Amino acid sequence: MSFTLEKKDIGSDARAGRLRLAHGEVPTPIFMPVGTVGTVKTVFQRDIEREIDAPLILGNTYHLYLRPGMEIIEAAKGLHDFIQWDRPLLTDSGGYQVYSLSQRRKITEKGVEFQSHIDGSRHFFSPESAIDIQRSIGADIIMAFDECPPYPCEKNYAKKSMELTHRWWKRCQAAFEQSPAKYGHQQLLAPIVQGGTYPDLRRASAEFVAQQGAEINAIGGLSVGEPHEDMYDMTSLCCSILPETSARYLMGVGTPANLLECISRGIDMFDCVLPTRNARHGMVYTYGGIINIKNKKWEMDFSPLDENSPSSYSRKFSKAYVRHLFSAREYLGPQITSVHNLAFFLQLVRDARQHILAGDFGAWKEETISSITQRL
RNA sequence: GGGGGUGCGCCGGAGUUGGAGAGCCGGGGCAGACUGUAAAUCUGUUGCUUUGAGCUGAGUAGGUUCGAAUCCUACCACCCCCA
Repeated sequence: MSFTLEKKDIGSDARAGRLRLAHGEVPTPIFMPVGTVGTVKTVFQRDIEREIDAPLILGNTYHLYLRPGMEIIEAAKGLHDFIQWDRPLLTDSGGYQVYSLSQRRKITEKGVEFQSHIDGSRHFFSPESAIDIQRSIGADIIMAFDECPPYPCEKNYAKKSMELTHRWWKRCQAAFEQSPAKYGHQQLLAPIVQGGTYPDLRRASAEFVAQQGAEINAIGGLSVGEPHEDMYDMTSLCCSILPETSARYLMGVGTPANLLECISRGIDMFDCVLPTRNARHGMVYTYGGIINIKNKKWEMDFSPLDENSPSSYSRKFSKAYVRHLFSAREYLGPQITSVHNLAFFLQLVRDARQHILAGDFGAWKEETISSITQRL
């Protein structure tokens, strides 16, 4: 259970590395598909392996706790067995739901009282319970319970929130050390840098996290609506402080261009709902640019969705057919585009890794960003 | 062949019993948004034009009236009944 730095880029802060986890190895930089409730929406586990080749996917503590609940997850002997996924898993702690369900929760020093978005019932999450639940889920990597503040955010609040996240980290760490793993494999716990878009707070938080000696350090609270430049500046700042010898995980990011920019700033791990959510809404990412497959102009285009895709579905099915599936609201449409987008994101980080190892990452990044951000 | 009924938006529905319609609801179409998933969702738009405004519009063509989607005549289309 460790992170190994394999190569540092010369012209940027990009790195190539390798995570060794209980269920396998993960080359970095890596993008992790999000599977909130025990499924990467619309995608078979088989396709995550064969068509997308993602080594690591996410689950969510808050959502899995509410449904199916820990009694069922434990009876299934953890999430790996329950969903039939034998590669590495990471669970988010529910910290993001502190942000996204802000209308339905109350934060105190002790923890967060949530009202379930499903039935309105009240539930209490603390750093200790978040760890306990994540022990029951059994992911290879588990996350600290944090508060993800909104943007914009008053500095005074951002500071108090950051300090609370730091105190909660200590409680998460203690709870983690005192609780054994439940399924015979080791888990890693990752702390999270907060601090909003305030450089001095980010610096303080990154310094705090840097001292914790974790194998993986996360950066949270970004990509919540702030300008891209702020996100990049905060990422650079955090990476300059977090230890080189640990993996750096930028939570919730991002677009393909965001990935490349943040890789060049020293990030090793990403997760984001964008490729899957946008896939369900008809947006298709390719090396040639972005396609809105619902647009009329694809109606009679019988060329493959993306002839260069790692996904066999994208090489086989035409744009006209996928557009038809979306027009008819057939489930197969979002299934094809979800596999496609994830395959593209994974190809993008594999290519980034190859160019870091080859030593020409900088030039490749610039060229790639200009082509992938075009609208087709 | 005779009798009755109904006709306006891309489609369906509501409404208009002579007094201001570019005009309600739903669907469809077209486009946009989406960043640790309350999202297979949400938003905008959907007669024409030279768009801070104007024009045309209630099956078609006439008529009555200060004023017609509404009343009258003819024709057309569709539906029902009789033969």
